[in-house]
Parts: sequence; C-alpha cells; structure tokens
Amino acid sequence: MATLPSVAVLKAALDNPRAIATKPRARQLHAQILKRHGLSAASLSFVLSVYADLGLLRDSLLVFRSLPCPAPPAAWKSVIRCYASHGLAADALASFSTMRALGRRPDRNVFPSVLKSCASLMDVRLGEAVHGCAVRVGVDGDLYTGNALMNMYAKFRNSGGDVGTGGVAHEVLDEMSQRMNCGNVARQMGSGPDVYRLNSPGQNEMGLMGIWREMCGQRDSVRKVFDMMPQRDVVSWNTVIAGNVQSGMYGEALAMVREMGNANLRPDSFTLSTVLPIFAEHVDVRKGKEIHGYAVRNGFDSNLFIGSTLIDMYAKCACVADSYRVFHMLPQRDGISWNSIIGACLQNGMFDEGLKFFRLMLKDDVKPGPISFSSIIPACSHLTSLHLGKQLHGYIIRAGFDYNVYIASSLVDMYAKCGKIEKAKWIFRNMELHDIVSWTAIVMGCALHGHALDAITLFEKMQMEGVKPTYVSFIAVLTACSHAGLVDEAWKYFNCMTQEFKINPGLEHYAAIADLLGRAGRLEEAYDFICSMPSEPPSSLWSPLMTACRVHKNVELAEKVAERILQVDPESIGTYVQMSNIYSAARRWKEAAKWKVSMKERGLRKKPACSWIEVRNRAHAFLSGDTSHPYYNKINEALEVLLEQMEKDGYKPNTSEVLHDVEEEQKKQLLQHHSERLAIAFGIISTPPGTEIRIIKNIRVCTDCHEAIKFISKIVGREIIVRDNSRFHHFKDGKCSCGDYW
DNA sequence: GTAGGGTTAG
Repeated sequence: MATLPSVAVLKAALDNPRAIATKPRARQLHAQILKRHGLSAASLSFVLSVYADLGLLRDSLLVFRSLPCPAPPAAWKSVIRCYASHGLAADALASFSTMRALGRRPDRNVFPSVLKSCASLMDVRLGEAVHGCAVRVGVDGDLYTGNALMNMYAKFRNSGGDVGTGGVAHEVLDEMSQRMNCGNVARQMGSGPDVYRLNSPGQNEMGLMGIWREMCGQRDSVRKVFDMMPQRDVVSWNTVIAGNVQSGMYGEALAMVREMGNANLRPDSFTLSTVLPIFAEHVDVRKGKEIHGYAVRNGFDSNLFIGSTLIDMYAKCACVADSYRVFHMLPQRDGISWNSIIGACLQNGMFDEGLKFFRLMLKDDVKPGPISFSSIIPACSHLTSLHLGKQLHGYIIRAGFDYNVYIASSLVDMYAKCGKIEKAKWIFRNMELHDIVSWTAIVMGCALHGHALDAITLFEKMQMEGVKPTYVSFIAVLTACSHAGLVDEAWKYFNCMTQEFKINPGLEHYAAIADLLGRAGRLEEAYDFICSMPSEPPSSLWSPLMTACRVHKNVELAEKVAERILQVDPESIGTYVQMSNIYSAARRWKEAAKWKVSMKERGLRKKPACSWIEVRNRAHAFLSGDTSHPYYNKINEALEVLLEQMEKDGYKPNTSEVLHDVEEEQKKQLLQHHSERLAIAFGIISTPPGTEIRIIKNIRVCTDCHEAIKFISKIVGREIIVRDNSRFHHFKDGKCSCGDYW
C-alpha cells in the first residue's frame, strides 16, 4: 500500500503541482488536502488544477461541482482548459460564458483554450467576440493569446465556405442566454455543463456577401494580429506559416521561413514538418532533400513528425526507396509512421509491399487505426483479394470503425471490385452519411458490373441530395453509359459536365465517349471525336478504338489508328498484337506475320493471357494452354465432360477467334484451353456445388469463351463471375449480365 | 498556443 505523503511532500506539491504526475498521486494529494484544509474553495481549486493538468476530466468536474457557488476564477480556468483539451469545445465555451455571466473576470491564461474551442467549432462570430473580450480585458498583447488568435483566424480562413457549421456554437450561446435569463445558473452547473452539448447542426444565417466579407477579413486577421504582437516566438511564426501552407499560399509561407532568421529565430521541427508538404505537392525532391539535410544537421531527423512527413514527401515524389530509408532510420515508430510507410507503398502501386508493412505493424503491436484501414482496404481492391478484404472488414467492425466515411467508402469500392456488388450496395445503403467519394464509388461499382441504370439512378439521386458531381464522378457515370451502350445519355452527361458544372473534360472522359462510340460501332465518329481533342491524344485513348476496329472488323480504320498510336508510342505492344490479330481475323496471314516479325525485331513481347481464382484462401493462376497445375489432368477431364454436354446443348465453337493459321480441330483445342476455362474448370471441381465461382482475367474475355461460359453456368447451375481488365461479367442460367455487350 | 498519416479514377 502506498504511504500517505508527509507534510514536507505535501508542501513541495503545493509549490510545484506539476510534480504530481499520476492519477493515484493526485488522489492522495486530494485526500490529504481534504484532511488538513477541509473544504475551502482555495484548496479545492488547487486540487482541481492538479486534476486538470493531468487531463482528468471526470475528477475535475466532480471537484468543480463540489465547490461553493460562485466558484473562484482559478477553478473556472481549470475546467475550461480540461474541456478544451478533451475536444469538448462546446462545453468549454459554455463554461466560459457562464463564468463571464457570473461576473468572473477571465485572465490571460484562459483565452488560449477558449479561442481554440472557437476554432474547432468554426464559429467565426463567437471567435471575434472572444477576441473583443480579450482586448477589453487587456490581454490581447499576451504571447499565448496572440498565438491562439492567429491559429483561430487561420483555421477560419482555410475552412473556405464551411462557415455554416458555426451555427453549433451560436445555438450553444442562444441556449446559454435563455438559461441565464431564467436565473438559476448554479443549478445548471450542478447538473453539469454537459447539458450544453448539442448535436443538431445550426443553419447558416449568413448570406453569401457576409461569408465573402468574413473571408476577406480573415485574410488580414492573421497578419494583423501578427503585426500587432508586442513579442513573437517560434510558435507565432510557425502558426502563421502553417496557416499560409494550409491555404495554399506557399510562396508567402517559404518567404516567412527565410524571414524568421532576421528575427533571430531558427526554424524548428514544427516549421520543417509544416513546409515539407509543399515540396511533396510540387513534386520537388531537390528542395525536399534540402529540408531533409537541414533536419539531419539539426538533429530533427529522429523526430516522429518530421519522419512521417519525409516518408510522405518522398513517396509523393515517387522516391519510395528514400521513404523506406527514412522509415528504417527512425529510432521509434508510432501508428502514423506506419501509416505513412504503408501509404507510401500504396501511392506507388506497391500493394503487396503495403500489405507486408501492415502485417509488420500488427506484429510490432501497433494497433491499426481508422486511417490504417482506409489506406489498406484499397490494396485489397487493387489485388482483388476478397478473402483478405473480408478479414479486414471483420477487424474494422470489431474495432467499431465501420461508420467512418473513408473506411466505408473504401469497403464499398473493395466489395465492388472483388465482384460482390450486392454487398457493396448493402454497405452503401447502411452508411449514415454519403459524401461525393462514397457516391462515386457505388456509381463506379454499378458501372463495372453493368448495372448501368442503377448507376445513373444513383448519380441523379446524389445530385438531388445536394452532392455536386466532380471530375471523378463523371468518369464513373460515363463508364456506366459506356458499358451499356447508352450513347445519348453519355453525350448528355458529357455536355452537362462541361456546360453546367464547368469541369474541363480530361483524358478519362474523352476515353469513355470514344470507347462508347467504338463499341457502338460508330468507328468513324469515334475517330473524329478523338481527333477533336484540344491536345495530342495519347495512345491510351486510341487503343479502345483499336479494339473496336478488331471487333467490327474494320481493317482500314485500324491501319489509320495504328499509325496514330505508333506516332506517339512506337513501343506500343498492344498495337502490334492487335494489328496482327486483325489481319489474322481477315485471313490476311502475310500482313499478320509482318506485324509479328516487326514486334519481335523490336524485342517487344506480348503479355500472356492469365486468369486466376481464389480457392480456400489461395490464388491459383493459369496461363492459356497451361498444363503446369498439379490438378491439370482433373481439370482437363472436367473440360472434356463439359464440352460434350455443351455441344449437346447447342454450343458451336467460334474458331474465328483463334488467330493462328492452324487446322480446325487444333483451333478447338486452343479455345478449350484458354486461361479462363482452365480457371473455371478448376473452380468447379474444387469448390462446393452451388457456390459462385469468381475468376479474374488480365485481358478481355474472347467471344467464344464468353459464349462457352454461358453454357457452363447453366450446366453446372452456378453463377460464374468473371472480371476482365475493364468490367465484370456475371454468368447465370446461360445468360451474362453484360447482355453480350462488352 | 504551433506540426505528421486516409476513401472514389476507361
């Protein structure tokens, strides 16, 4: 049992309350003081300040409520500080109001907490009122108060048009003054300041002009406070610099870093981690490295904040190797360092590595937070790993993160990309709040699964709910139109985007329209449309048209397109392959061979068709004609049995898809062993009857396989879901969800 | 009183 503190210890504690560093010690002190000094307001408010310093909200409130009314100013200060440090801004402000209503004069120590609360509630008017109050009390020249003022005004300025949320605090105040008028403030405090916590957002009462005036005003407010401060420290400079960075005023921010020197202040770790994101955004590794060097010379490189900012900066500049180096050099790591290195991998398309770091993080006993999950779930989407995604989803639910908008959006995307569109829709429906990203994710999901009408309906519903479509969401809705052959709708959205929403169409939008025209067989129109682009079309825009030319057997246009592609991208493997295939399909073997030879001469190799399937948590990959799988014999046997039944049901192999100059029987054999058929046959023999089979393929399904899979789905009575490089096909009962349009 | 990591993209 701990011994009670002696009189000497107690005396020491009174001189230096910060020496009490633990909750039990604080409680001991509390008990001792009660024993020696009784319930005097002075001694209790001393205990209160100790509790508040330790951030013990409950204890602080208990002591506060036991104080005789009205409480001394020091007690108010402690409670306000405690509320503010717990992020309970509304409670902090309510207490501040009550304190003033009771005639307690605030001193300079209380303003930083109050101003911070105004900033976090984004309450511009209240913030200005508190500023006025600080001026009247005569503490606006105080260093801490000045710094807090600048921080607040910078936050207001950077919030852009979000001033409306300030209504929350207005309601607090309105309610406060009503209660004040009713008289019994002491009774309210008795029931605890919690009664002031509100959850309904207020309305924006300010007109556009008002907001505009406020914004212009705040541009200067930060600077005005800065200029008028009688003394400034590093924090003052850092605050203004951070404010500038957050509102995109990079030039001014960097100029101020240089100016700091004239004021005899050296940039510290705060300054550096504030300006580093500038170089990340501008992809300027050279300048970023200079800062890194400065950090090393000044011993800041082991700082966790600098570390994660550096990792992020290098990643954004595509220097992941440097991100790794910084990460491994860190003497210790927190959750954010891990999130940074995971994010660094994912931003650079290194999904497996990202997952590796995620596992190491767990092994290192660092608990993944919401941000870890919203970073790692997209890795499952990219790798189409439903198994892993489900596992993580389970973790997310257990941790209670499933209501986080970021995470929910990434889950919607993950399930859609892993073939589970119904699950994606279910999660979307159950989200309590839909932002533009979650809407876009579900619209895109529907588009990929060929649910074009759902996609369009959702896109319209989104706008009815007041969410403005963006660049990316138009890509999603155009993709939906493109996969369903909805040419008129696509044009409608394309025009609506440019004219109504003033969004400049990007490559992706052009690609969707061009792709659509091509698929619809309007090849010349597509060609002209691509040529109408304001800048030189890249090869990625032409290649869908090339595919369309192959599908619609238009050799002449294909030649024109090939020429355009090779102009911008002479190494385009796809073009050589496509041209060779197009000539083969036209039985112009000589020209086909010419393209193949010239491809070989350039040392270009075609990427092989590959299909894979997850069975019992393992991925099994198959190449076309692949005999290497341990169960190959069984797979082949299954394919034979299936083929027999398929032919009885009326399946006729479409050998025109085989672009080799070989005998008819051999062509059938080649078709029979396309990678997707091997994967499907393996799926049929290694999973329980009746369950769905999910295949992923790296290139488009050929028409013959598409036809064959329809028969197979009916014969085995199972749903077969095939994801190719652009969309999903759901085969069921002899039909495909794409309606044979893909 | 100041600082670091996140979701959607044919």
